[in-house]
Amino acid sequence: MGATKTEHFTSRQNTIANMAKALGHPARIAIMEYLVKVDSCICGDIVNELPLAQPTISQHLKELKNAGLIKGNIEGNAICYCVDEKAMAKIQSYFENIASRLQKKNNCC
Amino acid sequence: MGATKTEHFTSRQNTIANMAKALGHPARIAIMEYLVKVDSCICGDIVNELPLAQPTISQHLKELKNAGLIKGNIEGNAICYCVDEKAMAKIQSYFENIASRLQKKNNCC
DNA sequence: AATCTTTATCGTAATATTGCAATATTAAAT
DNA sequence: ATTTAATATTGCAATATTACGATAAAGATT
Repeated sequence: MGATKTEHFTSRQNTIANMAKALGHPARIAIMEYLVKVDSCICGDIVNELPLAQPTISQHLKELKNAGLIKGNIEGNAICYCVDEKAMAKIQSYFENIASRLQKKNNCC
Repeated sequence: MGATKTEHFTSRQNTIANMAKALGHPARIAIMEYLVKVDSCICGDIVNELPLAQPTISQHLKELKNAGLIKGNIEGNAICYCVDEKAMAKIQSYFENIASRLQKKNNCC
C-alpha cells in the first residue's frame, strides 16, 4: 500500500485535502505569503527569498499550481506567478464554516 | 535528502504548514467534518463511518492530535475525540487574513 | 547566431506517508 | 478472573515527498 484511497471520499473532501496538502509545507506557505506580500512576482525573486535551490522552488511552485492555489503567466523569459483569489476564498470559506459551526456547539472535551 | 528543511522557516510558517499538512488527507478532512457534525465522538463511530481499517484511522487521529487540531479525552474504555476550537480559529483567521489582503490588491495574472 | 537569463525537467538519494494485519493495552462487563 | 469492547502500537510493504545537481528549453540581449 502507500497510496491514498481518494476514491472513498467525496470530491469536495479531496479538493480541500489537496489544497491543504499543497499548503502543508513551510516553503509553500512562505511562497504564498511572499506572493501575497508583493502581489505579483517572478520566480527568481522567490529563489532569492527562500533558502532552497531553484529546482526545489520550481517544484514547490508546480505543486501549488496543480492544487489551483496559484496561477502563472509567461512574461518574456520570466514567469509571473500570483495567488488565485478564488481558491483562497474557497479555503477561507471552508474554514470559516467549520469555525462558525464549532462556536454554536458545546464540546465534550 | 528528503526531509523538510523546517529550520529555515519561521515558527509560525511551520505551525500553519503542520496544521495544513494534517488536513492534507481526505480521510482526515472526513474525520474533522464528522467530528464537527456530531460535536463529540468516539473513535469506534469513525471506524464505522469511514472505509478504512481501525489502525489506519487511529493513526490519522494521532496525526490530527499531534497537529493540535483535535483533543481526546478518555471516557471509560472509549475515547472522546473532538475538534480543538482554538486551533481551527487560528487556521480560519490565517486564511481570512490572506483572503482579505488579496481583495485589496490588483493581481497581475 | 552566440550568449545570457529565467524557469522547467530529469534523475536519484534520503526520508516520509499510507494502509493494514497482527498484536498489545486498558477498562468495562460478565 | 475471564471475557469482551475500544483504541493504540508495532512491523512492514507500497508509494509519495523532498531536495538538489545536471541539464534542457525558450525568450531576451548582445
